[in-house]
Amino acid sequence: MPELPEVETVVRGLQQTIVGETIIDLEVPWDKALNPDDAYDSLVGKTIQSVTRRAKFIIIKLETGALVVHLRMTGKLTPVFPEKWITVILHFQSGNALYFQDMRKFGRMIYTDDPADLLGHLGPEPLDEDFTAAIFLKMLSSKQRTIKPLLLDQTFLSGLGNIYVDEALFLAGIQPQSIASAVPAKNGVLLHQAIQSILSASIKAQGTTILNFSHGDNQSGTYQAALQVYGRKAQPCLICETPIEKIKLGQRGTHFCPKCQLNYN
DNA sequence: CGGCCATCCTGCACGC
DNA sequence: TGCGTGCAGGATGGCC
Repeated sequence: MPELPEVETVVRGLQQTIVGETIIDLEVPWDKALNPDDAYDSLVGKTIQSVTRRAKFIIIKLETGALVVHLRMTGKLTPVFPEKWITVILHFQSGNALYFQDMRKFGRMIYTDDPADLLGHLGPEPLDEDFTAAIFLKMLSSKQRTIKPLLLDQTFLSGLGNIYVDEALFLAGIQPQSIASAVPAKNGVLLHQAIQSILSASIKAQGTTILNFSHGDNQSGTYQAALQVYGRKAQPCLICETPIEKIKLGQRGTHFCPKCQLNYN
């Protein structure tokens, strides 16, 4: 389940493997992942200039335009031929290839002349220097929304997914059902700090790997060992030993400690 | 504005 | 053993 740290890990890998490659052909076994009619002429013959990340989007910049990729739940980009679930293949002049593998087929690739058109709706990057605690407090104070779905809203803050939101709210001592504007400044600052420290630590650990697939999973992260609440339903809280609760919130499985995390509303 | 729902997909865990 | 049911979830779009 790629979130920001997993996508960052993938991007760093691709920077080493596909920059400078020239696309000579395109195969699209699953045409919902990439519209081949739109993309073929835009991609073939072009050389990859750079690979960067914005939130959970991967931007593969070409001489003109870019291929913007979202892995969603189970997408992977790999130069190693995967046995199953291939949705798109980019063939390079060198003889190498890049495979888009996606078991659940939610992942998408879109060619665009200007990536900003596709990424303009995104909220701040949580690890950006400009994303300060003061700005975050102001953002929270203006929202009457439940805090967990708010943190998952990519237009509010970009890059967080279900796992890291649960983890960050635990570290900040805030129950996921809390109303954003009611969270005390002290806990808001803790939340800002928790988001940044969790993401940084997870990038260092090369992300979190919850599910292991038998095929081609050669880039597992190790951050799952550091998870405090996610996936720990009914297990003792690591601070107070109260059983971790799991509820449904905004259609998402949500884990929290009912004692260490307070409900503000 | 905010919340809720369905949708897209497949594999896997669970209960009977 | 095997079958059916439900769950997992990122993002979008529709509805109230």
